[in-house]
Amino acid sequence: MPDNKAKTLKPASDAVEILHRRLYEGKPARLKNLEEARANEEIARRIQELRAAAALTQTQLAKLIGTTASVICRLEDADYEGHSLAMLRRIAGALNQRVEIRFVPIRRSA
Amino acid sequence: MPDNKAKTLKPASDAVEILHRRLYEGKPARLKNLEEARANEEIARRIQELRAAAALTQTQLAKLIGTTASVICRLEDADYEGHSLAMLRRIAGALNQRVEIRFVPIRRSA
DNA sequence: CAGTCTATTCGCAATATTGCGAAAACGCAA
DNA sequence: TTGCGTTTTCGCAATATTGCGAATAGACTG
Repeated sequence: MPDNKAKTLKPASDAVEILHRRLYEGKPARLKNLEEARANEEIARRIQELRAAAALTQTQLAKLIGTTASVICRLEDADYEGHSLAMLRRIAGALNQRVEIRFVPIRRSA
Repeated sequence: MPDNKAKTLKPASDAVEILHRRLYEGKPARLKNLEEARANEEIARRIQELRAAAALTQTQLAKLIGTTASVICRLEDADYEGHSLAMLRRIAGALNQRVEIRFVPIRRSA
């Protein structure tokens, strides 16, 4: 590690405090929510795309994964914020896909 | 961490993968569960990797996202199956990452 | 050895997501 | 217009995930 500062015991928690401050000062909650909202919107659209590509109705897809059409509709709603990994996997499975999850670094332009 | 197998890397898993593919070929349900289990394991490991790379303890990361260490520990447990998109995003956000979700086609049968 | 930091496990309450039916709205074609 | 299939919205129960403290175990140091 390039950090040559003496590793005293206390500074660690202070650093966390600072990080915490930076996290929420540099990146306002509303901006974070915006990005999340857009991500959810994309998921919803993708589900609809895949279902359409498979030529299935909401009811048909619902039956494939053992639920009802209203649930599928909710998933395809761009404003829905409750996407879970479990549900995405069920959808993907029925559509012959798999869900890939990646953590990618955010490049924060200085 | 009593479970040290998380530290083993991929090399040996290829053979295991082949064996499992032979055993479970034609049995989608079980294969699917296996893949899910492995995916969860990978997520858990990834979270731990990212946290370690950020030089944070579970308690520190927990505070960053407004929760407790036991929750982080649970997320890093390879056997945990309750990963949610919401939580992954909170973790990612605190670690300066974003969660990317992709649906990728499964090529069934080999 | 004691002391400290870290990680892990357990239990239960609080919150979030899903299940599911019903009704209404939409699109389209006869 | 009607009829039919599809989609959307709503409400609530059922299930799943999270919050959180407390207790335990492990690693490391003096």
